[in-house]
This record gives sequence, structure tokens and C-alpha cells, in this order.
Amino acid sequence: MPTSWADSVAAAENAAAGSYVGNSNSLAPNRSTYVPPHLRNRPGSAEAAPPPATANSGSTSAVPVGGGGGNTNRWAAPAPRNDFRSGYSGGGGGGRGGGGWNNRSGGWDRGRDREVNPFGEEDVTEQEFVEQENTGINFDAYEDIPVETSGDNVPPPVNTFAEIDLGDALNLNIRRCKYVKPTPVQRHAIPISLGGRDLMACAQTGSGKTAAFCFPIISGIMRGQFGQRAPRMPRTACPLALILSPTRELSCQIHEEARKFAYQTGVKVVVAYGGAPINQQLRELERGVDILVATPGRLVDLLERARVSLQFIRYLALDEADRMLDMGFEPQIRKIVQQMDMPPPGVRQTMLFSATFPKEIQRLASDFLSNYIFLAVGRVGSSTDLIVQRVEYVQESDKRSHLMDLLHAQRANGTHGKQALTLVFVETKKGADSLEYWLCMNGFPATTIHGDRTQQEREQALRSFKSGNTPILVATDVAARGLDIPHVAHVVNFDLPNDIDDYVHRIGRTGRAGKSGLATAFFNDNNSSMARPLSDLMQEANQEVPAWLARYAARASYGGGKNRRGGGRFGGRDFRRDSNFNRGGGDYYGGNNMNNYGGAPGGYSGGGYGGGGYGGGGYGPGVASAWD
DNA sequence: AAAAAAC
Repeated sequence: MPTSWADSVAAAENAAAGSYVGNSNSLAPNRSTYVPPHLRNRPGSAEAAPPPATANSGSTSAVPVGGGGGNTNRWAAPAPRNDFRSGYSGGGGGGRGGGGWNNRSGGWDRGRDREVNPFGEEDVTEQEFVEQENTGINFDAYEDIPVETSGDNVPPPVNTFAEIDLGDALNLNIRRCKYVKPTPVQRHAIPISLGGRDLMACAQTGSGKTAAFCFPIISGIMRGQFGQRAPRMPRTACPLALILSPTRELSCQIHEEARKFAYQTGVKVVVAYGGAPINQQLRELERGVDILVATPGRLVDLLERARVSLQFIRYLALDEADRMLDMGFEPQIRKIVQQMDMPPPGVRQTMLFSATFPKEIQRLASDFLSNYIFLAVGRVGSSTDLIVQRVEYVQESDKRSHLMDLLHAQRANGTHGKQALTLVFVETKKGADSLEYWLCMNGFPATTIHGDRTQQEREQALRSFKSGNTPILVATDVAARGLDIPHVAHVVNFDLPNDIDDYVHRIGRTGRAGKSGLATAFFNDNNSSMARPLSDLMQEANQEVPAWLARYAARASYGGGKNRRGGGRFGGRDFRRDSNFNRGGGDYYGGNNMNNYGGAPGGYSGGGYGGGGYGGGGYGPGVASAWD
């Protein structure tokens, strides 16, 4: 098992040569801790830059930066900390520990004693600690990862969790999760969120985005600076934070993770999604909820039944935000965010996360944000650094036998006596069923996950795959995004998607948390529209582009098409920078935009927004015209 | 055109 970023890359290269899983046992190199320039020669306390977290940790009343100080509407002006909540602090006194409990569910520690330990009873030894799954977030090489930020007064990143005042309970959970140090996106996003700022963040698949938005939310709720008490609405739950995701399984996964982070903090996390009995979800909601994780359909249902009110929402996070705002979801999201009782941007704090962020979607998304910071973490194509990508020309009629060849080869390479997990993406639900049946008929234990199956079947399929019981999972795009399945060694694009972003997310199911992975795509004439974007993506990720694909791409390269994006991968560029004023800025990640850690906000402000006057909400005529 | 997401 690779233990460092570099090992992982090497292992991935080995995989390309035929052995699918790296065998390196070497220990992670002992790198010296990197200190970014703006933090060098600085004594303990932060002065100039907006101090993350610490600003609000005092006993005086603190107004969140994004909270619109001086605002007199009903959402503004959080009460001082010594409000009624102190009464719930159980023996903790008025100090930090006590205030952090914020037990909203009502009585003394109600629900708290019953809280199931999400970490189980496993007591890991030091040896296991090193080998543990989560420990494997091997971002030792992340000094090299380019970062772009834009926006006003970007809070500086941190290098360790210790630098951030997340609170004792949360810190303990971070240790329980075996997170040694923050991943790149966490280093940057957490201080931004703790600073109260809205955020649009692009970061590689598998780089720890969930924690990046959960930590600040949990920490903020623990600080309990939200003076408003939900009115007596016994049957209406009033969460303080809402996390939306595009699939039920992803919402479940976020809920499970958030529960770990929130364990014994007094912050209650509840999940609501369709396909499952609503009654149990209603009971959970009635017992109190601080953070609601949900899929859009079920949430709309709950809102229409008035079983949930959004009027006390302080934090809104959209995971896979570009998917949430695309054609299929946008109306529902607009309804939830703009047409119910949720506080407006600038009052609530909004965080959008994804590995991809097309410009059109960024433009839509800015409706939901206020004076936000754009953050892109990752080298060009770096979502795929650890993933070896192959493309093979396979006619439709040959796909099954070709897949069989791959699976046979992989079986020979199985590690630890277990077959490596293979995730096979197909275009349609029918195709998924049919391929699953065929695989089983041919002696390959496979199952399938798609939207025509019952929720029970879906969850069962996922469990069976994760456990290795059924090491082949045939999936539609329902499994393309966000799902964190350890040990997926191989992603096969049996049918290529029509959108290069979907491809990025699909292959991102492997090569997670610093581990290596392999992705194989079957390409034929039906995929000609993908030749160019696929070839470009692979080139940017330093992958070997087959000569035939390059020729194909050259042939298909008239104009560029809608799949073509200027400059960077991941849509990893702030669309606000595409203004007329900012032409000739050079390549994305070309150098002068990089590592713009807020220490030098002048890096772009000189021209990008027509004199920086966009803070009020408008972007100024110059930028607006650039949209058309 | 397909997939996802409420009952």
C-alpha cells in the first residue's frame, strides 16, 4: 500500500505497466513542514489578516463577518454568548467548553447520552494507525499544489489543525478520524469559512471536501452565537445548517461523516432523503436538528409539510454544487434557497464545493453568494494525478468481451487474496441491469446501482461492493459523484459520458485520499464528441494519449464545441476573472495568479472588477457585459 | 437522450 503521494504516483505508474495495485511499503518521506511566505517570521498571533476562528472565541459578543453587522432585520445581530444557551452548558461554566454544547434539542443533554459512537469500539494500535484508511490521506507533496484564490481579503491558509481554533470536542474527533493534517482544500477553505465568508471551492476528487465544509459549520454552531431561539413549533424542525447533495447515497455518506465530526459536540446531524420511509426521518427531526443533510426532493416535501423551516439557517453548503445547479436540479434548488424562508445571501453563509465548476454554472451560482471567495486547489489536471488513464478503441459489439479480458487480467493481479474492486460505468439503467446479468452469467460476481432499483437494493449493492463480496459494481451516473469507496482499483467507462466533467467525477471514484488508481475508457465512433476534451484532459494530466485518439481529436476540433473550456481543468478558474479588463492575464496557473494568499490581494483587484467595486452585490457593468 | 431527485 502506498504511503505517500510520491509512492502513490509510482504505484500508479506500475499499474500502467500491468500490476494494478502498488506494493510499495516504504514509509512516507519525512518532509519538513512547509510554511507559506506570509506566515514566516510571524509570532504566534495573527494581526493584519482576518484571524480565523480566534476572532469569535472570546467571551464578548461576536458578529460573524458575513453576518451583515448593523443589519436590523430579524436574522442579524446574533445575541451575546451569555444568552439562554449558557443554561444548557451543563457544568462547563461560562467558558468555551460550556458554550460549545449548544444543546438545542431541549432538555439537559437530551439525546446526548444515547448518542451512538460512530467510531465504533475499534481501538487501533499504533501500527494500524499508520496503515489505516483515513490516515492514508497522503498529501505530503502538497507544497507543490497550485492554489488560486480570488475575492476580497482572502484569509490566509493554515498548515495544521492546531492552528485553527475548532474547539476541543471537534479536535478530538479529528484525531479519532486519524486526520493528521489538513488536506490542501481544507487548509484554505476552513479559514475562509471560519472567517464568515461565502466560498466557491474547486478541489480534486477525493481531497477531503466534506470535512472542509463540515468543520466550520460544526465549530460555528458549537460557538452558539446564534441568539435566535426557534419559536415553539413542536412539529417544525429548524436546522441551523443545510447540506444538499445530488444523490441519496451521497447524502448518507455526508451524514455519516458529519456525525463522526460532531460526536459529543452536542451538534445534532440528521439526514433526509427519498426512497426511504419518511416517518423515521420525521421522528429524527422532531428530536432536534442542527445540521440537516438532504437530497432536494425530500427536503421540498418536508418544507411543504412544514415539518422543516429554513428560517434559522446560518450555513448552506451545496456539495457537487455544479450538479446541483445544472438543468435537472436548478429549479428545486432555487425553490429551496430562494422561495422558501431561508435567509438571503449575506445573512446566511453559503459554501459551494465541487471538483468541476463550468463557467455557466459559476454564473448561476453567484445568485446564491455574497462577496464570495473563489478557491481552486490543484494543479492542472491534478484530480487525475494519481489515476492512470487509458483509452481503448472498442466497438459496441466488442465491449463485453473486452471487459471480460480486463476483469480476467485483474483477477490474476488480485491483492491480499481478494479481487480488487472494479466500478463499471454505463449510460443507461437498462444497460446496467443487462451487463450485471451477463457478468454474473459468466462467473463474475457483480451487482448494480441505478435509479430504477429500490433504495434498499441500492444500498445493499453498495454495501456488497464495498465489502468485496461483489467486487464488480455496474453503475449509472448515480454513482459518479462524491461516493467514497475505499479500494476501488479500477474504474471502467464501459460507456463514455457525454460530458467531460462527468468523466472527471467518474474516474475520481478511484485514486482517492492519496492512493493510486486506474481508469479505462472504451471509446468508439459514438463518442467522437468526447475525443477532443478527453485528449486534452489526458494531456493536461500527463497521461499518454494514444495516437489514434489524438488524430481523432484533431479531426473533431472545429471550433471547440461546448465541451471546450478555456485554459484550466476543473473549470478551475473564477469566472469573475473573465472580464474585459483582464485579458492577457496569461495561462491559468501561469505563475502570477498562483498562491495569491490574500497577502497580496492586489494581484488582480486592479482591474478585474472595475476598481474592486463589486462588493455590494453587483459586479459592475464591465463584468456584466463580459457575460454575454 | 439519459440520469438524478418526492409520494
